[in-house]
Parts: sequence; structure tokens; C-alpha cells
Amino acid sequence: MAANIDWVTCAEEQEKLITKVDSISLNKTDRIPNGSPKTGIGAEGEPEDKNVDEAPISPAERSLLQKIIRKGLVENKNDIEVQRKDPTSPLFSIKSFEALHLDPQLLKGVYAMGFNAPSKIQETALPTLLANPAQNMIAQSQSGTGKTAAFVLAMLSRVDPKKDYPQVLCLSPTYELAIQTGEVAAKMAQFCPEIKIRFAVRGEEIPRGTKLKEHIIIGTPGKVVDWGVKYQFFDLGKVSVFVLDEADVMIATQGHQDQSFRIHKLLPRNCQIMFFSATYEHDVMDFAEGIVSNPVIIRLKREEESLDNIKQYYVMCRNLEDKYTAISNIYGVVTIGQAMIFCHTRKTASWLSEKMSGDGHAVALLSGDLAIEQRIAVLDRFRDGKEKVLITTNVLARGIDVEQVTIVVNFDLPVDLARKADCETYLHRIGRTGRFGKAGLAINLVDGPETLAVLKQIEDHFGKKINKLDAEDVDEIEKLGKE
DNA sequence: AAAAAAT
Repeated sequence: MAANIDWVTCAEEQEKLITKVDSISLNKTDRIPNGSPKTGIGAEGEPEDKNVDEAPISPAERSLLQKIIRKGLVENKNDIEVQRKDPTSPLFSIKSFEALHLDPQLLKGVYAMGFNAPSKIQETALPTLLANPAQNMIAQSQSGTGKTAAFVLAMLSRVDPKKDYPQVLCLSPTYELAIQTGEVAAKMAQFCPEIKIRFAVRGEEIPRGTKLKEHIIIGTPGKVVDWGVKYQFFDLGKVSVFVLDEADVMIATQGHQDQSFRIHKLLPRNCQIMFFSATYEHDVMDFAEGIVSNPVIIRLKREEESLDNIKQYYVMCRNLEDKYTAISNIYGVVTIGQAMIFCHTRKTASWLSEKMSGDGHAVALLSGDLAIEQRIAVLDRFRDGKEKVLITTNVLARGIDVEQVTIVVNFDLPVDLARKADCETYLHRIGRTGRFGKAGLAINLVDGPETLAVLKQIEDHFGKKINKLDAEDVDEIEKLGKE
């Protein structure tokens, strides 16, 4: 990906210039074919931006601008990389939500959620996502940097409530994530009662022949294929915005991939595509670029930064029994905050949960084995802090946002089918803690030479040393837990 | 291996 990229070094002046240039390009209706800029940025009938006349571009600025455009690439002081194949697309960032010219009711919802100013990823992603003509985007930024709010805001502002059919489709890899996204959307749209949202997930049943009237569908792949492809409860050909959350798993893992493609195939040619994830393996990013036509690619730089506020350790064990002893020792201290314990299989997760419960440790369990009602109940209890320790599988590795999670324990290290380290999942798992810049603690249980090798692979991948911790040294763990 | 679809 990074090949033939030549960075334009960033200066404060450059950013000012970009802002200036953008205000010009956005108000230039002649760059939009057939006139008529739509609602949102540069709304029709709005007076020309005063900046345009007051601050024309100097020759020096123009040459710098041309350089930027030629490279199709901008680096700004927020550590955001922007890469564009189409140099004529607008390019700018915003510093306040007002600058987006949102519907006032929607803006009210944004503020009601406690968002005062856009996060880094939002500053750059939102103007592009809301610009007309619509542009496709592949965005990468770490856990807890405001990705969900970014695309939810884009989804909501793209809805035309007067049209009573689904116009926006958002796919998530798991039930829990779809619900969480829907909750964010509902909250943000709390002052926009005309916007209707529908979940297409397990447990939702509707009679044959139904035609959905909700504007936004948020769902998981299987159900969306059922509703959109098999039974045609809504017309995928009328969807104008398609969001893939955790896009890398959605397009690259067996099962999700087929379903995502079946849906993608039926979308209209001019549908705006948005890919969001914290991680894209190199190949997957190439693949994604093949799927999304002419995307604006933005990424929050230096993914290892997200690991800076998370302390990582490992405990050397000889076998399963050792691991159990270690987890029991850790248990005593993790309850200071909340903890998530990740296992490789549902079976291990339920075994561990039963064994710990049997030994008097209060733990909760969430995996795909559970009935959907159970999953809701368990996650609710965990969110409310009624459960301190949650044993789970990769189902909750991604995206789940529980603020009080201070410790992540990898009872089993994340590995792929070839038993190689799954670094993306590792990053996502430990990203459950240390959210929004808070400190976090990750403890990995290693039970032999194979898993030690996996740990090494993870260390190498992120270039971070993972220090050893003595399982018997409860005091040490306790100290860490309290920090 | 997990997830996601019912069956």
C-alpha cells in the first residue's frame, strides 16, 4: 500500500491552505456536474463563503496545492493520512460539527450525546462522507476513536425521510455490534423522529411479502441476505449508502465474505460505499480497494499508538491446569474494574465459565452458543457493571464498547486456522480496554512452546515487548490492576 | 475456530 507514496510534509500553513482551498472548491458549483449541490455541505442557496473573495490563492499556494493534488495525498497534523485516486474530489477537514451544515435536529442529537468537537477521524472523514457528489471511503482508525459515530452521522444525514423505503444499509459482523450501532444511531437521531431504523438480525421475523418502510437497515449478513436477496423485503437496488463496519472481517473471512458480496452485487452502481475498521491486513486493504471504486482512503497513523496506553504481559504456564491457576489468581484482582477473558472456542469458554463458577468466582459467559435473549441479557448486565468478569470468544473481540473494562485476559491467544498469530484480532481484543485514551492492562496466558511462538509473532508484528509476569506473583498483578 | 441463517 505504502509503495510509491511520497509524503507531502505537513505544516500549519498547509492545513490552512487546504481549509481555504476547500471552502473555494466546495462553493464552486461548476465542479459538480449538472449543478445543484444537494443538502449538506455547500447547500444550495447558501451565500458564497466570504473567505473566497477575501483570500484568493496565491501562486505559491497554488503550486503547493497542485503538488498535493498530484500526490493525491495529504498528511495533516492530526496524524491522519488521506489518499485519493481522484484528485478532483474535495479535500478538507472540519473543526466543528457546525461546519458540516447538518440538519439542526441532527446536530442537536450529536451534542446531546456529549460530542462537543469532532474526533480526529471525524474531522477528516465526515466532510468527505457528506460531500456531493457522494464519494466512497475506506477508513481505518483504532478502537475508540469515534468511527461508529462518524459513519452513523453520515448514515443519518444521507436519509431522505420523505422516501419510505430503505436507503441506508449497514452491515456488522455480529449481533451485538449491530445492536450497539443501532443504539448509537437511535440516540443521535433522537430529535429526528421521522427517521426510522430497522434491525435485520437474528430473532427479527417478518411475514413474507412485507415491504420495509424504514429508512435505515442495520444488520448482520445472514439476515440481510434473507431480507434483501432471498425474500426482497426491501430493494437493494434503491440503497444509496452502504456501510461495512469491521470491513476487513466482512470481506476477508469465510462465510461473511460470500454474504457481503451477494449483497454488494445488488447495490446500484452509484451507491456510496463506506468501509470502516481498526485493522486492515495488507492483502485485505488491496482487496478492499478492488471492491470499492475510486475510494478516498483515510487512516489514523501509527496503529501502535493504540497500544501505548495498554500494558501488556504474559504468564508462562505449562498446561491447561496452570492456566486455570493463573486465571484464578488474576481473578482476585481483576474485579477492581471489569475484565474480559477471551477463549479460542465456545467449548473452552463454557468450560472455563463453569469451572470458575464452581470455584466460587462470579463470572458471566457470552458466546454464540447462547440464545439471543441470553446474549442480550448478559451483555446488558456486563454494561451495567452487574457482572465484573466476562468470559467470551471472538464474538466480542471487536467493537464492543464497555468503558469500565480495565483488563483483557487472553486465556487463549488469538490464532488463525493455520495456528499462526492473528494480530488483527489481538489488537481488537486488547482494544476493548484502554478506550478513549484510558490506561488498560492485557494479560496473555502462554501454555507451551507453540503459544510462546505465537506471542513472539505478536511482539514482532507490533514491535512491542510483552513482559513476563509470574503467575504466583499476585501482588504484582494487583499493583498493575490498581494503576 | 467463530460468526452468521434456518433447518
